[in-house]
Amino acid sequence: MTDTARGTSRRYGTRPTMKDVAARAGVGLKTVSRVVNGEPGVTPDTERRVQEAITSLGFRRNDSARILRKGRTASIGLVLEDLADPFYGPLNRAVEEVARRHGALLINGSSAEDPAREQELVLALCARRVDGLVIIPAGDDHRYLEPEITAGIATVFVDRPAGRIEADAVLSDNFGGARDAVAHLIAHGHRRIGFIGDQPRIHTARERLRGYHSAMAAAGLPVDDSWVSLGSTAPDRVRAATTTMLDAPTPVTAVFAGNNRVTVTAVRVLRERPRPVALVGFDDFELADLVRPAITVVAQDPAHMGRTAAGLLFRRLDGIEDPPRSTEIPTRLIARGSGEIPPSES
Amino acid sequence: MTDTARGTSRRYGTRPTMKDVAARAGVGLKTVSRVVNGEPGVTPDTERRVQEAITSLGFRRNDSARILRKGRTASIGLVLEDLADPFYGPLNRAVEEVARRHGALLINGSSAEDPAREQELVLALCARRVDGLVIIPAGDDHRYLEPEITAGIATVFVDRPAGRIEADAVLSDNFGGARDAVAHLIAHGHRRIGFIGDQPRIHTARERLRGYHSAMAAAGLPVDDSWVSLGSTAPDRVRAATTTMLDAPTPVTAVFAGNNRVTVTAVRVLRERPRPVALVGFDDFELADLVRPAITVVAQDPAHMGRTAAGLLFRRLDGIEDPPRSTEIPTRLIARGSGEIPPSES
DNA sequence: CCGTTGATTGACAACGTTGTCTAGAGGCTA
DNA sequence: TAGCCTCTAGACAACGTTGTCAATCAACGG
Repeated sequence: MTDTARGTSRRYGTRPTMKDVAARAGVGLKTVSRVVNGEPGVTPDTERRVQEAITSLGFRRNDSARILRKGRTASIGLVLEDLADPFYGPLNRAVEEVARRHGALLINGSSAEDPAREQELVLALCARRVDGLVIIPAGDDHRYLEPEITAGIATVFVDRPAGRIEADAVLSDNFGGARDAVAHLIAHGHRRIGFIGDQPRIHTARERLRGYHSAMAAAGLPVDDSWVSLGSTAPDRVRAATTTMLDAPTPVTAVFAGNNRVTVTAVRVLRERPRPVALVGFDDFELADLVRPAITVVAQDPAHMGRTAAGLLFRRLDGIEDPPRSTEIPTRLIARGSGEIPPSES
Repeated sequence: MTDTARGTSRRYGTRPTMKDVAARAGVGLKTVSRVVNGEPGVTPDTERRVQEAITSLGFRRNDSARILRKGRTASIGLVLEDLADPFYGPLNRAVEEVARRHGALLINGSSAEDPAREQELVLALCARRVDGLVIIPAGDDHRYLEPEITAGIATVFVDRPAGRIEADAVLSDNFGGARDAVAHLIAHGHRRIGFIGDQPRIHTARERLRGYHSAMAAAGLPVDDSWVSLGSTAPDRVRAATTTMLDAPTPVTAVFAGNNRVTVTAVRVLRERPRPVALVGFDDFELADLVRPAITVVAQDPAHMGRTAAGLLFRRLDGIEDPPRSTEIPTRLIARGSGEIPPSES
């Protein structure tokens, strides 16, 4: 009457096992296993009895035991930087979709751009014996993964390459995209162009910087040190950097923002300036077309990246043994107006 | 020479177990277990030998076996509608953060607003024996969860209540928020106000509709059938609905958009109209302040919801046995301009 | 009527870990 | 020195499932 009053007669917190089902149905353990897994070799009559016992006891197979026995967990891990960043939403979703089609569950977590936390999370996933890992790395040394990969955990890096180990990677064309963005500004008459990017330890930030320099050099334009600022994407930092390069002795007339968070802050800052300043951002974002002027961006395709990475992962899990390779996903310049603002006379 | 050439001498795809470590260190199985788990009762010398064996073999504890033995998985499941929806990003992140503080991993998946898929996902998580579940329900009948809850899986519903079972829930004040939104429009002179909402089978859509009617009734305003449209949030549907109510014989002069996706499409449609139309949207979104006119919204606090839900879940897991309760998170009207547009004469 | 075949079924070990219990070593007191 | 206590260490069972293998039985051909 105390804790068995919940409708069933089982003790609260205790679940029936196959043994209970077997006893209730008057059959052997293995027969229950066969029914639960839809294996052949069971008479319709026996199957019915077992099914009845299953439903009346509320039995649900314990996948922990199954996993232990079978060795495969039918789950993959996804480690990304921030679950709340809208850029990773479609990537996350795409990975989940592919996992689902392969009957696998997705375990994920945020590294918060902290290499130690990334490692902690990855190793926790390895201890769970996920079948594979999709990692957007925060750190730049992944040798700690070597024993895991040797032990058979398939691993694919996305957005940024692995550090100091050989592994599959799916990357955006950061260099080319940045070059296109800056070339677009140059084509509209700009000669003094600023670049505000993420921390230089992040691979994508370095590649985009390289693209910036490449485009400037290709046009024969000099680059003033004060036009380039790499660092945190916190609004304060970006605001300060933007203001500095707009108020410099040789002020920029256009800004290339190195990722979506930078772009958003840059839009706010530019909005407050007396004269219009051209802007191109890396990463597309919702409503970029509704802001006035509409924001010209270099769009990545995060869903495509996620699909590609997960696809590669499952090919590995199916036993394909090619050497690790790096896949590059193209970017696309979407001209919406903010990049076409001509330089205002200084 | 064929498959043992990866640096270590173990077979590829096979991992060392505690037994291997014990053999290598010349100690018993249980001693290894003690070292791995930091339990007392091991001399420093023995511990050193075991540690050495662990690192040289690349041993990593198999949590599947541990889970099977201990009964607790140290993981919780999160089922939401769409991992890519920016509204759920901060909620997801907040749940993860709380889980992390409790040493638990997060397994998650999208229901795609499909009740069958929700159930499939939830039951898969139960089979994994997650300790608890945070569910943003797609369906309206959760009796299938009863045996699981009885068996001890803590469950908290977020954003929408559970259907046909008693369970904890964390909800926004959808009714109050909607009422405030519509009252705001009324206060700025509007008498013919349209409501474009989500599918009526979704609880939040119904609550917001109720808020709409309540505000209209409180102001003594009649509501024409053609002013209310519930259905899919697909852009085409929303576009058609908006256009219809703006071109009706008694056209609306203001629109209340029932959620973030509706708002975005509504902004695009209104932008194309010759005369300005007032707009208030449910859900805040990034850049709402940068669009012109800036969008007035009723903001929910998804991170707060996630934190609250996860906190409640872990309290349950700590053994608190109060009866299920429903927590309401307040909403906040953020006036930015689009709601203050006066009605244009018709 | 008997041996053979095929289908159905269950006993048992194993997956890798942790909880329980006992053995043994060593130190202390009487 | 006997007796007792503490501390370290390991043997063993158990968690719930699945793979292997052997047993049983009905049907069938000769």
